[in-house]
Order: sequence, then structure tokens, then C-alpha cells
Amino acid sequence: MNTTASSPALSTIGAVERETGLLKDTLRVWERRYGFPAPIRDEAGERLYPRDQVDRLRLICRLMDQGWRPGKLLALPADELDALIAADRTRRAPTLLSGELVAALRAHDVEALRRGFQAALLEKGLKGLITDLIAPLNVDIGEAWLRGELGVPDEHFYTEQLQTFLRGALASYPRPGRPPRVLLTTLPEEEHGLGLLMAEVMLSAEGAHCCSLGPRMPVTDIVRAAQTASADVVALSFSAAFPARQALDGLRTLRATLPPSIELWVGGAGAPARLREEPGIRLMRDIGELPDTVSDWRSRH
Amino acid sequence: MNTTASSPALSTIGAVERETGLLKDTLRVWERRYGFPAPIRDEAGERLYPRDQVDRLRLICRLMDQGWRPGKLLALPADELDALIAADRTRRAPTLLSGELVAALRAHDVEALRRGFQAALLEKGLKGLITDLIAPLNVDIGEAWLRGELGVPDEHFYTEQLQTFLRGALASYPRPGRPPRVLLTTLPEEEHGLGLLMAEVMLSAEGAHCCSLGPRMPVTDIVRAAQTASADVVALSFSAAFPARQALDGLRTLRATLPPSIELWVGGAGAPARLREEPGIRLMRDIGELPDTVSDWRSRH
DNA sequence: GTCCTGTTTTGTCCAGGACAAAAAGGGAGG
DNA sequence: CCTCCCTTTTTGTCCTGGACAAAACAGGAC
Repeated sequence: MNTTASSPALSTIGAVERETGLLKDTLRVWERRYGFPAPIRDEAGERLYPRDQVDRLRLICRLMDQGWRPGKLLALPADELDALIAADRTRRAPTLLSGELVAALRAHDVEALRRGFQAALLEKGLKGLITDLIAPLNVDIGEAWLRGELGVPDEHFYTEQLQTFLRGALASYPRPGRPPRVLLTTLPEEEHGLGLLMAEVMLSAEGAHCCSLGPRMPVTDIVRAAQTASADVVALSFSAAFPARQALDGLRTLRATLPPSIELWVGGAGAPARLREEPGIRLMRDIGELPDTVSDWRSRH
Repeated sequence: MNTTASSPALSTIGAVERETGLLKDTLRVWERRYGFPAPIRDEAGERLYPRDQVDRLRLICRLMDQGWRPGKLLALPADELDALIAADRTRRAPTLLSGELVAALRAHDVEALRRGFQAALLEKGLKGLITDLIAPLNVDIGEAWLRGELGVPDEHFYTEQLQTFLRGALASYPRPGRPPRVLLTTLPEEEHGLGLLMAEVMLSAEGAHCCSLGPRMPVTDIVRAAQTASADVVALSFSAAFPARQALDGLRTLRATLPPSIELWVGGAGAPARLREEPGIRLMRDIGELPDTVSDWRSRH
């Protein structure tokens, strides 16, 4: 087992920030308040975080994503933390994720995954593939990751293969599409582009004209791009971890800046539910609603 | 009045950090030492950066990427800075970037771009497309962006379309490949995946077996993944902006941790030149070297 | 030219205090 | 019982100004 020397045994506070996403200030204030993490110091008095503490920080981040509060977790001794992770692991039951698929992911078996996608495509068609297989699969994989059954590389590997598959489908679609012209992107703080890609495939399958800008687009630029591309609709996606408040603010600004004639469609697990009441914004709770929304748009034009 | 929107007239220091990549500490120390940026303060005494200062910071970052030193730039009055940018704009002449292509990018014309790629593919083949068109085009587009001829959305749009095109090619490749088995990824600090994708296409064109993990992979996980996927080669890519020192450190750690039987190939504009002398690491200055490197590997096995 | 060495520049880190935003808790009223 | 509103606690982010190490530069010797 290769527990030595990889991703250096001691990390500076900056490295830990980059690795865990926890700001330097947060790391320092946790240490002051809760006594954890407790990095050692170099000759100059600078913090050096041992790898096991960084690992534990990662566990803590996981549990926080599930609603635990830092105060509780940081006060906990290491073994109780492990117990919590273990408890959580048993609580969540895998639903769709078959043993074969997990095996394919863990072995990084390009072929097996491709075959799986391809088979589902033939059986259900492209839209069915996304709504019935990919969408629930993403949820399951996220949960399996939380349970610790899948590692970082497994998840990245899945994302890559899925992307290649979906983009392959996209590339072979007949172009150009017909209205509505849809501009797809995410706000600057949202870096996940997979939901966006799924939406693009669904829209293309409906024959819509798609123009994706990928993730991380400033509001000003979205507005400008929507105008130069003469888009009918701007579609945004939010992943689960996106802070609801930020989403709401960004969307309101965007809605206020965007010409009223351009519609604003929003989806993804992180799309704030409060959006229902927001005027001029169309919220989709499920990616399966996309085709109907397109038909609806067309009947109105 | 949108106080916390995505690109508001006033940004907090944290927002500026996320937007420009300059650390909070750096922003504060610049202010202390050079008197710029000079944000206003809210009632609580917290910095609020006006948009024009953030824009100027972005200009400064641009010039720094070209070798200017912050001390010079920050002491400069605004108009001289503009003059510098203008001078730079004239100095660099566009080489390959045709007027039509610029137009297609700015209009976000999906079709025109696709047709361009497709034509080049038919004429030169996949490898030729990448080495003769895409690789120099990337450089040109980067420079056009520096000159201010292309905006953020234009560049994102290009990236998206190119990705769809390349992945489409990838999806239609015969599988599985034959040895070497190559694992592709980037270090955690490197988020650009386009170079990686180009490499994957080149390798697939050579018939190699590729397994891409996408960007941002911790060293520990790279090693583990290379072993579980029984890779013969780990290939890493670095974009131009990557700090040379960090690259060198990461690569040395990786080389030391990776079993000696697994080769380490490195490429991209940000791959540090010093790597030449590094034992056990194969540096490619140009993506065109990839096929020869594969042949060489095969003749050795 | 290339290599080495001293100097300047530059980025990152520290401590410990402050405060605002978010979450939790606790009634009052539908 | 749930929902709304208010208070308290928790939590993250920002502040100052000092320190220092790494990188870039400049100058001199070979």
C-alpha cells in the first residue's frame, strides 16, 4: 500500500486551501476556536498540515455538505467522526448503481462504460438515456462518493467518459436547429458543466438551436452574448452544492439586465426552489421537463 | 440596487480574488505598497472594489503574464497603462486568425465554426487538424484575447465547440486501443482540459489505449489510478499560466511516487523547460511529437 | 556568451480582534 | 400541527501591520 510520499506528507496553509476549498482564514479560525486542525509549525512558525489532518478535513467537508455543522464535527474525536461516516454509509442504500457499473468505474474500464451507455441509447433513445439512466445515475454516483465507495479518480473518469459520449451524440446531430435559439451557461461560481451538457443534448434532440458557452460566465457577458447570438432563451444550470442565496441574487440581476423578450430557464439540483414565484424565470425541477418546455415555447411563438 | 450580484459595480475582496486569481493578501499588500488598487470602504471599513479598478487589475494581470513586473505596472498612472496595452496590441500581429474565423467566434456562429473544423479534418486528417490548425489557433486566440479583440464569451464558445468536435471524433474511434495504455490528467491546480483532450485525440489516432481523468487530479490519486488501470504511461498537460515552480515540484513528487516502470510524459505551453534534464520524465515541446513518442515506446516494448 | 553572487522585489504567512450573514432555537398565532 | 417572526448562537470573512522566504534581477568573474 502506497501511503508514503504521495501528495507531500506536509502541506502549507495555501496548499490546504487549494486542496479542500476551505479558506485560509477559516482554517486559522477553526484552529483557534475548536483546536482542530492542529498543524505543526516549521522553523519560521508557519503552519504545516500533516496529511492525515488534511484527510480528516476532507471527511469533515463531506459531512458538512450533508448538513452537519462544523462546530459539532470539529469538537468530535477522530474515532467518533469515523463512526459518523460509517453510520452515514449504511444509512444510504445504493439504488440504481449496479455492481457491474461500480466495478467498471473502479477499474477505469473505458469499454464497459461505453457499452453500457450505448446499450441504453439503443434501448431508450437519447432523451430516455438521459432522463432514465444518466440523471439518476449522477445522483447515485454522488451518493456513492459520499459513502466513500468511489474515489476522486473514479468520479472524474465517469465524468470524462460521459462527456465524450454525450458530445459524440451532439456532434452527430443534424444542424442547424430551429427555434428557439438557446444560450446555455452557468454563473461564474458554478464550475460544473455536466448538467449543462445534458441539457444541451436534450435540447438538440428537440431540434432546438443550441449555443453553449460552457460554465463560469459573468452576468454582463451572458447578457451581451445572448444579444449577439440573438438568443430566444438563456438556460442556466446549478449543481447541488451551489449556495441558494448567491443563485437567487445572480438570477435576479440577470433577469433585470436581460431584455424581457429573452426567456430565462433554470434547472439543476442547486436551483433554488423559491424561484417558483420569481417572475420571468422558468424553473425546471427535472431535466425531463425540458422537451415540454420547448414545445410550450414553440406553441407560444 | 444589487449589492451581492455576480458582476456588480462594487466587489468585496473575496469576489475580486475569485475573479482575478490574485490572493486577498496580494491585493492588500499592493494597496499598502503601491497605493493601487485603492478600494473604497463600506460602513464596516471593508474594502469595496469599483468595477473599473477590477478591470484595471485584469489588465495588469495580462501584462504580468507577458513578463512585466507588478512594481512597474502598479506605479504607472492609468493612461500609461492603457498606452502599454495599446503598444502591445500593435506589437503582436495576428498570424493565422482569419477575419472570417474571428467573425464566426464573435457572432457565436456554431455552424461556421463546425464547417471550418470539418473542412480541415477532411483536408488534413485528424492529426494534421490538431497540429496544423488547432494548436496554432489556440495560441492565436489566446493572443487575440490579450489584445482585447475577443471577449470571455467568445473564448468560452470556441472552447465548447472545439470540445464537442474533438470528443465527437473521439467517440467515433475504434476501440479498444492497443498498448501503450495512457492515463491522461493534470495536476490539481491546472483546470484547463483542452490540451489534454487534444493529446487524447492524438494518442487515439495512434491507436493507443487512452483513459482520461480530466483535469485537477491530486498526485496520490494519479498514482493509484495509474496502478488500477495498469497504465504504461501517465501523461500530464500544463497551460501557459501554470507556475513553473509548482509544476516542477508536483512532477518530482509524482515521479518519485510512481512505479519506475510507468513512464511520465509532459506537454503543454506551461511545461517547464528545465524538465529536459529531469530523469524519468519525457518532455514534449510540441504536441506533434506525440506520435513519434508513441512509436518510440512501442519499439522499446 | 555562461555561471555565480549579492540585492531588490514580490508573494505568502502570522496573530488576534471584529463583525455580519446564516442557522438554530423559541414562542405566538393561524 | 404547521408557519411566521424574533432572538441568540454559530460560523465565515475581513481587518491591521509586521515578518520573511522565494523569485527575479543586476553585476562581476570566468
